Amino acid sequence: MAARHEEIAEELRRAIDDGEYAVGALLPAETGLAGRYGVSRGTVRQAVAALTAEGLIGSRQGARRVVLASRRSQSFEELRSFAQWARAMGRRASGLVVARERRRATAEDVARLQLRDDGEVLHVLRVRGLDGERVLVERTVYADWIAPAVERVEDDCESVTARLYQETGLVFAYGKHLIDAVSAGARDAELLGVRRTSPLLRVRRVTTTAAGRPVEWSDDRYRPDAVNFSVHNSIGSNPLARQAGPGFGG
Amino acid sequence: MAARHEEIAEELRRAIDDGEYAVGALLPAETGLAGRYGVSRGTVRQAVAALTAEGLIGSRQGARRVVLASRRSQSFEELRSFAQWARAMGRRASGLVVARERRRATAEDVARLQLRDDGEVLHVLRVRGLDGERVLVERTVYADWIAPAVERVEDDCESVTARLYQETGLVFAYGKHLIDAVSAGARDAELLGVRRTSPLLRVRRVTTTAAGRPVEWSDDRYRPDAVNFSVHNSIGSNPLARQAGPGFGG
DNA sequence: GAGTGGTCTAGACCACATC
DNA sequence: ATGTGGTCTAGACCACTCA
Repeated sequence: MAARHEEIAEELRRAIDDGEYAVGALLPAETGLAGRYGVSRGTVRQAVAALTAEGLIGSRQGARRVVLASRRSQSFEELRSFAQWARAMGRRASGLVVARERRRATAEDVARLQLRDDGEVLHVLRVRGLDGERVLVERTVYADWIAPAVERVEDDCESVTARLYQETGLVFAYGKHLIDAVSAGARDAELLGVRRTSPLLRVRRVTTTAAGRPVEWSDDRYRPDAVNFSVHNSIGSNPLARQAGPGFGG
Repeated sequence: MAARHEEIAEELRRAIDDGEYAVGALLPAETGLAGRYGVSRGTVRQAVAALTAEGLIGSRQGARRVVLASRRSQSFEELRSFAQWARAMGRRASGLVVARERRRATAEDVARLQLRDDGEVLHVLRVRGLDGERVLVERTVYADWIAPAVERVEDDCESVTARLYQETGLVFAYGKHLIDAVSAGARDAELLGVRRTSPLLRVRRVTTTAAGRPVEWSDDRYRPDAVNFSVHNSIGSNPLARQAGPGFGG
């Protein structure tokens, strides 16, 4: 059972999506919402804080809250899992392992995955598609302790996330994403069916468990005509940070 | 005077940056922090909620909060203003207007800037540099009501944001950012000093006032070797959304 | 000046993690 | 069993917006 404040947040998102509160319109006052849902003002504030963080609504002291956007941001699971994202959009995800091998962990691997020693890591190169069209090349490095479970996953598995959860109960909880652009290399071009040197949107990411333990890091290259990313910002919440120079070290 | 919960959040960020709480370490319990700072538990929760939203710490019911990262995300002003961002990094920003002209608003402009009629908008093409190196081409369209103030800004103004604030009191409050990659066109290549067709990181954004009124929209193209973007995500907060296909309409 | 959001308190109960 | 974070309440005061 979801918490009451989550139910209220979900209810408000739905109302905004349905145009019940149009973009630019004012939301009811906190006390009004508290009365309508039969909860205290604090609970209503928890709900609207979530929508504010998502960039859906804005607030200023003394004035009613304003609806800023109607597009609802995706759940973390949908961002983390390519397959779940595709399903949520009503499209079919595919995936194919092109290469998979164990290698000695480099100093970089040890740092990013917070490994104790310089043992082995598992490298996996995957191509992923949307409705049969290839859109993403994924180069992932898994920590040693999860590698055996990853090796048991079939090569054409649609959702590695779902598989790992079934197998090990592992839940991905946090992620850091670093975004830039690169030229398609020979391998990228071949795997994605684009010309060499055509621009690709690159996302380098680290995913960790709820306890903060790194599970994997990955270099993902998207066809920019097929996929892009969006972020909402406000004075109160600013998830997007600009960085100068090569910056995957932090 | 900042609110007490903001002071506490700032204090905790500093402590994390200074390594007082290392990455992977546990934060003190809420009741402990409440006692130390002489506030109620609710106030402490407001403070740690901010750090959680920034991706600095993670939490799980029943367990102490974990420090996930030490890099603090930038303020909204630093994202919004190229000049303020550069200054915060100890680098020098420059800017130069290459072209500026009024044009009839297209249907696209009317939609994005929520204009009433199809009057005029102001197009500005700027090149921006870091320490003298050109890193960004900005193509901005300003709403008619702000255009006069923008036209009064000098061509080599370092911070347009600061200028507009001085002139009009205008504060940028919200932004939506859409990120993908493009090939450098002839104009881009010339202005940035890169080869034609080299990959550029593109950010299309809309900025609005605190009341939700759109001020400008812009197509910014960064040299990916000079600048990139980072985002922190978690199960509880997911600012980054992946989108399929061309998607600047929402 | 009335309404609204921002802040803070003091206390309560629950679910979950850890030992 | 104990400690911890997650949730919720009821009330208070202040700062700000807007008519």
